[in-house]
Amino acid sequence: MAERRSATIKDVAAAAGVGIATVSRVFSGTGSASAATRERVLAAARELDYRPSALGRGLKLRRSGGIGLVVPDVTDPFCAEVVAGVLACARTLGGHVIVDAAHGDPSREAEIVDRLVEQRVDGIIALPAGEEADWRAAARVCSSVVFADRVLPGLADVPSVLADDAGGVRSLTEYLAGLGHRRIGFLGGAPGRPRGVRERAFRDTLAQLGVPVEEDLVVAARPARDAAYAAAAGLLQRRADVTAVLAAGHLLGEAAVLVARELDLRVPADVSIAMMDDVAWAELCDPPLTAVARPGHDIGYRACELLLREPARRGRGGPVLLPTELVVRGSCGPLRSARR
Amino acid sequence: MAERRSATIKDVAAAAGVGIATVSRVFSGTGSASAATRERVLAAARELDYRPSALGRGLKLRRSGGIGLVVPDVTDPFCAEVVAGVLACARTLGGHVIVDAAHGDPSREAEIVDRLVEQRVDGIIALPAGEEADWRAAARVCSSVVFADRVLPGLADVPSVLADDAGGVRSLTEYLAGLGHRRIGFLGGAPGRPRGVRERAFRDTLAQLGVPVEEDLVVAARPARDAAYAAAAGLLQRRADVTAVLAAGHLLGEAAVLVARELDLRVPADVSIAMMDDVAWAELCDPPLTAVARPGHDIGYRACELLLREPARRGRGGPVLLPTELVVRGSCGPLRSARR
DNA sequence: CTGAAAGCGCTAACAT
DNA sequence: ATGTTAGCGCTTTCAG
Repeated sequence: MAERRSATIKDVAAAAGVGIATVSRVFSGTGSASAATRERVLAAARELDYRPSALGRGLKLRRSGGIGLVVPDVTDPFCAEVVAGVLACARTLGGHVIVDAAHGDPSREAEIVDRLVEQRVDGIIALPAGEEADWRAAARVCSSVVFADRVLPGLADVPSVLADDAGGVRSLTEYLAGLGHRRIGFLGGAPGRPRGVRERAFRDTLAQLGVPVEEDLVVAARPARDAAYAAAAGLLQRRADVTAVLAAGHLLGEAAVLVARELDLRVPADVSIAMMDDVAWAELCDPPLTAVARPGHDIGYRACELLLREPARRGRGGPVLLPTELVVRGSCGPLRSARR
Repeated sequence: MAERRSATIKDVAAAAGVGIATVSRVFSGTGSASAATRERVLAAARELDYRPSALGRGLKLRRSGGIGLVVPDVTDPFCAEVVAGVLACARTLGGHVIVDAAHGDPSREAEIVDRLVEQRVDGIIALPAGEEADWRAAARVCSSVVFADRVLPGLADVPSVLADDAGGVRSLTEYLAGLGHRRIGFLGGAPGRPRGVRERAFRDTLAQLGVPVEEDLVVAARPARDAAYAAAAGLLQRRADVTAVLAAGHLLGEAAVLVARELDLRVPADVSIAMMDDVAWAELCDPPLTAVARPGHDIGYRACELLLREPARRGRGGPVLLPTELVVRGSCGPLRSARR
């Protein structure tokens, strides 16, 4: 059983008694070929177990037919949704997807992009976390870049697909306020990060409702479990009078649930909890958590579509904004009385 | 601002006043080059913003330097862990990863593998779900295949990295039995699927413990939310006398929790629940769920290592078996009395 | 230490 | 409709 290297287009041509161009035509669908020839070619290919080399084709076409996808972390449920969306779209469009995770490290992100460029991907979809300068460079050297879920402040010209986070936070805030809550704690992302839109939406909505914003109730944490927990614990311990907590992400929500339990606070009797990101466990919690669902799958799908299918429409008219949905469950109740 | 196509090795050679072979040597690290020349080349490359084309290199080397990763579903928390592990390892080894999801569809899986072969990946890591024949063909045509987390019965010669599922189920079963439970419901995977090892471990352990196995308590479900729910509901309604449920996967565990709540069963007072897969929500549940942690990240990492780093040791001595860990929380209690 | 030259497998004119 | 040819960007002998 000889370890034969895989057959090339030349082998197939020879076996079928035709020129290599004909084989190429048959396989790329381009051009014409008589039914008879086509059959002979296909038969020869099958016989030889021939697979066209994407490397050869790519070199000639100067593009690989694949795209790069850069996320912070594939194990994050929301990121995973986005990845799934991209895969679904890429599949229908016939391209492959090179995925990598930057874990919030800008230098690592830059390195990933470098590698993707070397691979000659047709485009890059990113949930960016790194330096604007790096991405500016990437956008210049790479054929096309699309941001998903988040953007970089200084790169407004890069097309993007986002969830309407501001709208989501607004509906959550209004919901909580409508229940009578006035001292609402806000667990947000790290300062300076794009998460800023969430915090701004919180403040704005409260202002519109005529509820004064207490700076003490607005806290920020790095997007990591420990930081989220520390932030939630700090808030709930420092201000025993908060009657509701709005967590701006599922990690923060998780932290809030854990801290509330640790502090023996009943939910929602003692404190109401609501969060952004309607992840799977929201329904498994006791009580199930009220949350705002963000269309991760759609974001990924649309971003991929934007990249591969509508290079023309890209960037026209600012970011694509996808709606969120408030899912009311049992974790929020009407204001009763201060905890102490 | 002209839209210039990216610089090639030729451009760099010209700019640096050297031959293309020298540029190649400098960039691939191979061969020798005087410090001075090296500097000139690097400077020219930087000036031209040159990125070596993986396509050119790949064509010459007849391999892309990347690997393919085929999973059932990237949004599954366990799969996501495996993906993360593969990415981590591939990164240290300098290769990229093409990821795709087959969603349990054999034909789709076969198509993905076809595409990966066309991309000339250096190897494929798969959590296989499809036909043995397809994978047999893949293993033949592709340089190398490694199975992760699960195997195909007829393909024992394909190297694999697995969690010690049998051991995990055994410890869970012993734990439950040790608590006094005798009528333990088993929620397992679809019949005929590799999940069979879990069910067998359950039966064996019970037998060893001298506890009779009631067929009626062992049910199987497709790995989907609705099927899992139906199975759990069926079991708990049909047999009001089960005092404990062992869910062989996190979807099944989720279903058990939901059904128990629906049926107003208190956990663990009325029914104890334990499951395989220590996913994030296990700790958020109320009560937190006792579970067996399976090392998804390690499985991915080791599989990748096996593929890229130890082509020699592959397959030697059967599957690599990674240990699991029983994480006891509050969802299981001592046997008290029948529910009715 | 360095350059010239021969392809790797494929596509796209351009002939025929 | 089909064959011939010229590269795509790179690595790698083989000379010098």
